[in-house]
Amino acid sequence: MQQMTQRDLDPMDLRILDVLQQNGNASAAEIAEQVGLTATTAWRRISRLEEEGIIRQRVALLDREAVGLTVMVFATVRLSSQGRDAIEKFKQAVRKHPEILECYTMLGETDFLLRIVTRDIKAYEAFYLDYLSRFPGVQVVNSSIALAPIKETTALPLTKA
Amino acid sequence: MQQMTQRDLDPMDLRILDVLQQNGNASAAEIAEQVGLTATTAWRRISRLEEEGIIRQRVALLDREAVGLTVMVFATVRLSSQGRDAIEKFKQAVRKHPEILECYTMLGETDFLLRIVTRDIKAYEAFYLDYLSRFPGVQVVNSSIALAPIKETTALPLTKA
DNA sequence: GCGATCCTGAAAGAAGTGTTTCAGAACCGG
DNA sequence: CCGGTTCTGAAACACTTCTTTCAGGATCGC
Repeated sequence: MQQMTQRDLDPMDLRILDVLQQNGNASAAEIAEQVGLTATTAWRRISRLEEEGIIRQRVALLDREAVGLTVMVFATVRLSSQGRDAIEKFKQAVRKHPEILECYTMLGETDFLLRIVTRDIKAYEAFYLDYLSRFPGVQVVNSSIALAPIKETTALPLTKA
Repeated sequence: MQQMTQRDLDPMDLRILDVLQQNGNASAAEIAEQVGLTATTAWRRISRLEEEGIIRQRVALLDREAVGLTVMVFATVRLSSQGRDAIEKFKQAVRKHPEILECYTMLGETDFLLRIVTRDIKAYEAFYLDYLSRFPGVQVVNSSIALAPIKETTALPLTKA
């Protein structure tokens, strides 16, 4: 997370990143072997990618159901047409609540899209009534429950197919 | 990814998982120190959480913009009312395309929600025209572009606030 | 209250880790 | 061509890693 200069990643960098997207714990030596580099060179490239912030973070992904979070909701939010002030307060509220995993400003008929995760439907109801619907500036909320995931990955498409 | 028996995670497990959600590279010793356990015990718990599949995967998260993927779209899809056969083919098509990161069956007015990532808007247009709109059974697609992320995390809420 | 089981944690070890160093190869501008 | 810079990769390093072992403590059923 250092420089914002848009560097061009060569195909080798992309292959390294692709390995790391699948296995965040892969060691330099392991990656070197998979992409066909020497261990030192691979290591140097990896640290560079880290320094530049192209590799943002390494995380463990958990099984949502296994930790008891059975409900996942996508909610669209429309704010009432007020000053920018309300928007900033809305964002702060969003960031404060851990059950909101993601929130994006949207282009189109709705202002925001949120991905929310809770223990069960009762918990979502409570979250909706007590918090979300009362967030600063909120006018309309439209909640849709996500059922079975058909696909669910964090790996970005890096191969220029 | 071994047993599906819903085990009860005690507070200590949750704290371990929380550390790993933030830093997927944390070693057993490091975690032990952070949660207040002995290294051996922490290690044993971590391997158990891995065996049980509660820790699904360790990955590196990349900076989407930095790798040149500037466009992110949420698309809702409605299938034409056909047999289950079309649905299965639709799912296969979804899984085959790396620009689709996520896809969920939805409860409500739309059948599926997809998160799609592409190099630029032209690339999305191409993907939409050449593939998505032609996926088996697709009747209506509604694409909304996501702008600035207000919040973006993979960390599930584990503390029972 | 006792035996058997389970859980704990210190110690030990081999294997692997990231990182630096250094000599040589490759490359480039002029 | 030739001087200087950059890139490469083997070797070495100290350190950390995961993992097993083992003895002692705790726990449980009966």
